[in-house]
Amino acid sequence: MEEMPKNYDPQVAEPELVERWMEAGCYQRSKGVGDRTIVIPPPNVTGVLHMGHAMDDTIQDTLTRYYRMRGFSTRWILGTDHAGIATQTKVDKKLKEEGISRLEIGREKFLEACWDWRREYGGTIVSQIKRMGCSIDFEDERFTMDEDYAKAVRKVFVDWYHDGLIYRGKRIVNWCPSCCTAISDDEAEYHDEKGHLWHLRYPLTEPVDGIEYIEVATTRPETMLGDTGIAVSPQDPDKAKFVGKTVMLPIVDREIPIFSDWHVDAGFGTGFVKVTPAHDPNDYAMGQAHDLPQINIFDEHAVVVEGYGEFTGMDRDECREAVVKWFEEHGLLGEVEEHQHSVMHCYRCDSTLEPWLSEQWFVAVDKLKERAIEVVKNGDVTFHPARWTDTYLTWMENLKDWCISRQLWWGHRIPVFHCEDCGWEDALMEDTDVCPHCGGHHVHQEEDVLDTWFSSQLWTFATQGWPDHPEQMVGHHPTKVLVTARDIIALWVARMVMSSLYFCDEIPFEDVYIYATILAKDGSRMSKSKGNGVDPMDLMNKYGADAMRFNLLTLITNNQDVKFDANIDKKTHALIDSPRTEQARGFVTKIWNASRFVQMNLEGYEPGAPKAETPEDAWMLSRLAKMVAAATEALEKYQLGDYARDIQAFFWNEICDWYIELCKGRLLDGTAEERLQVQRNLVYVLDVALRLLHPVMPFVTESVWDALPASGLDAHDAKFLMVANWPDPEELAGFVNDKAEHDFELARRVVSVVRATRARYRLSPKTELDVAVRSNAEDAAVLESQRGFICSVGRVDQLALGANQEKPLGSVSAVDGGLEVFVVVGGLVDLAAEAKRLEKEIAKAEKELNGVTRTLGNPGFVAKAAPEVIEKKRAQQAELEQRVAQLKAQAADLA
RNA sequence: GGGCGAUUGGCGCAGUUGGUGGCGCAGGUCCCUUACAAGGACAAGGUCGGCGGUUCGAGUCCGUCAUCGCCCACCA
Repeated sequence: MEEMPKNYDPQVAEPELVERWMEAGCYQRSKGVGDRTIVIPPPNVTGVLHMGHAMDDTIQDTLTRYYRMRGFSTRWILGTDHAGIATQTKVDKKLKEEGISRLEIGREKFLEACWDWRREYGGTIVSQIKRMGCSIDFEDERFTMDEDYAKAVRKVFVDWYHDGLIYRGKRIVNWCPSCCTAISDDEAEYHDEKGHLWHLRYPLTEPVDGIEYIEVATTRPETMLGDTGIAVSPQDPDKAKFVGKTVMLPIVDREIPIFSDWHVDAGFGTGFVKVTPAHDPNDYAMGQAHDLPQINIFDEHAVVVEGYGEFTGMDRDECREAVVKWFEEHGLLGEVEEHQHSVMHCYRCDSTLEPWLSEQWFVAVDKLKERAIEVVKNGDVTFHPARWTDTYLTWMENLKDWCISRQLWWGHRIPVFHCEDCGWEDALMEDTDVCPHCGGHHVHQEEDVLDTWFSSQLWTFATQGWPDHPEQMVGHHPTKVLVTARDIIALWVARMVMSSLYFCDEIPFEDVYIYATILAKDGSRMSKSKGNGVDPMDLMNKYGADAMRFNLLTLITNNQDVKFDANIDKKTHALIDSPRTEQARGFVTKIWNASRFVQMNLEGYEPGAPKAETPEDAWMLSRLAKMVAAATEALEKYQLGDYARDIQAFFWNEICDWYIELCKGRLLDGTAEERLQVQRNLVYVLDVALRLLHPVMPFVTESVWDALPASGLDAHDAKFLMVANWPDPEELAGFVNDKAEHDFELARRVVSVVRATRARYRLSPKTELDVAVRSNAEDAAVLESQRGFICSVGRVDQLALGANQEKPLGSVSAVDGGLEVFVVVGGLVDLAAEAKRLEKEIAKAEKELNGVTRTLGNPGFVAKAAPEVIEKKRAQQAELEQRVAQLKAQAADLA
């Protein structure tokens, strides 16, 4: 067997392995019993990998690799999302740089440009995901604009249209004048901004009690052009006399009524609210209730429309200034207050959104949400961590109809056709030029496209053959788990549940795993504008994919946010370092080195069953069996952080620090049989550990496994570790041996005491020491059986054991778990220091003992506590009593 | 305004059904012991944000306050 290189280089090994795995077809659906399909939350085609993806994909790949090894039919379905607004914005920008306007070239040409763009950049994120080692079915990539997918989207629209779930209506929508499209409430972002509250005076048509004008307060004076009413609070007695009167709206000379409405808060502003039904959601509602006209003063670019004289043609900001100036010049401007308020912004281009009255398409959600609530309440769909259930349910219960039309070109065009001649309208699966009703040739399709979430809501089933090949879905839908970020629980998760229930009559996934948001080191959100984002590619290039993946999993706790400890160059935004990822790389190296050591000592090795020949073997195999059970359970419960942290501690602190060290004796000086058995044990332990580690660190484990011979677990049953079997907790259960673990602990304590004494007296690790241990006969027998271990690891020359051991001359002592350990340090004993140390230990033990005694002396405790707890306390008390006695005796001895 | 999360040694974090607290890093001492100094051994460091309550017993459950963060809603 070829010797493993001294150093492991992830930058070479990782890309190589990706190629080998893919060539061997390991990424495609694995055959197995039971199905665990996962669909990737489709990243935007415009995107590059960010830390959120890295976390998301690490979790999914860890689960996928685990499922595959467990023997489930496993497939991770890849795809990207066309991301309507995001893509259109980018293509627009690119064309603009080339001096081309979208409107000049028209819809067809623009869409071509989008497809070109997609072909050029869409592969970036896919290749980055590949670099991470994600075992995705790359040979079958889906895109939300693919022909099949588009058909599924169209069918959903057409069916819902015919089932009466889709309707058209005039609504106030959040309009982005820059993107020229409606933005859903969920896509809008609020920012607090400093603004003003302008008091404007509107003259009353007839004076009321000698008052000639009323004063309204507004943050948006420009919208006064569209005012059609004035509202006051019904709970405002001072204003009652104005109700029913009218004011003459300045500039436009429109007579508008004053009325009362519950929307108005008497305490805010002046108590008079200008009502602009076409430009404010609340005003719209009031307008409906009081039958006010809706006057739209802006066009789609938020420019004032015809009919407003000097104001026509101005944009929002110009108009605001001009209106304020006009009021000022006419003596109608009152107070101007500073006012902080939140303003909606487009989540893509950050423009201020304009509430705008327009014709839009909607999905009526009332019929959909009931079942979607039910399946979560009854546990068919389970959130992990469970607290997200409430987020989902709250959102669902407050759900309003969903505005699905977007005034974009890039996306799924709404398949509704109208006939200009006879007024016919229908949603169709096939395009048509001819009216099926009157035969006319003036048929037009809707210009708008669908909200991107409308198409991504079908993701679990439209990627799997629906609607034309339902047979492909059989056994693979519902999918096992959806792994995603919390901010799209409403946007995406909830809608997937609704549409899947409607069209497939089943849930889309059994589990929803919501991972923590990754924040920058200082706790702020990573964002492009701040330049504080960490690029996963930088992490992988510096530390390797395994290290990044492992670190990400260890970050997972019950927290909803995690701070990522990377230092970023302020100017270039390049990664300087990430200490925790570096630590994770240290673990990769540790795995490599431990394996290399074993591999270097395999001369004469023949595969064979592991066997507990020595106490340390029994201990190790028992611990291993428990680790297999724990790792399996953690992964099944989506406790990925525990899985990663526990397996690391096990590998490092137990396998490396103790077991391998303990095997060195037999390996280097043992008999041929001893050597062979210890080789078998080591290869086996390593093999199992590598299998447990593989899901999170696929590369280094595969590289090492490749270099190691078959263990007794099963003949290297597969070409690759990634398709080898997950260790079966049941099969290993036979190794569980609590007695062995206890006995080993006892010996380990003696060694620790010797080491501590050595450190205290600055004795070289090389000098062998004489040690005596006084204990009960049972423990003495246990220690006797581990004499070899204690002597070799503790560097002990003479080891005296027994119940009646005398304290040797020139020794210092320690008490640990009933054992009294005496270490001979010759003439070096520092009596004063030892006395002081013992005093401290006695005080500590007595304090503990007092606590326990007090508890046991409490009648309430003895009466009410669980028997096993009392039993435990009694044992503690006995042990502490013994400890105090022993320590006191030792102190007396010293004097 | 509503909801959620966080507050534990210098820093970053664990702590599952209540039984007096762990890990990693940094810092300290010692060791380049032939897998690994990207390592090993050892030691030190905390009245678990404040107050109140339930309980024999609270980091853990309840209430309340404070600070920080996130989400949702609203803000003429």
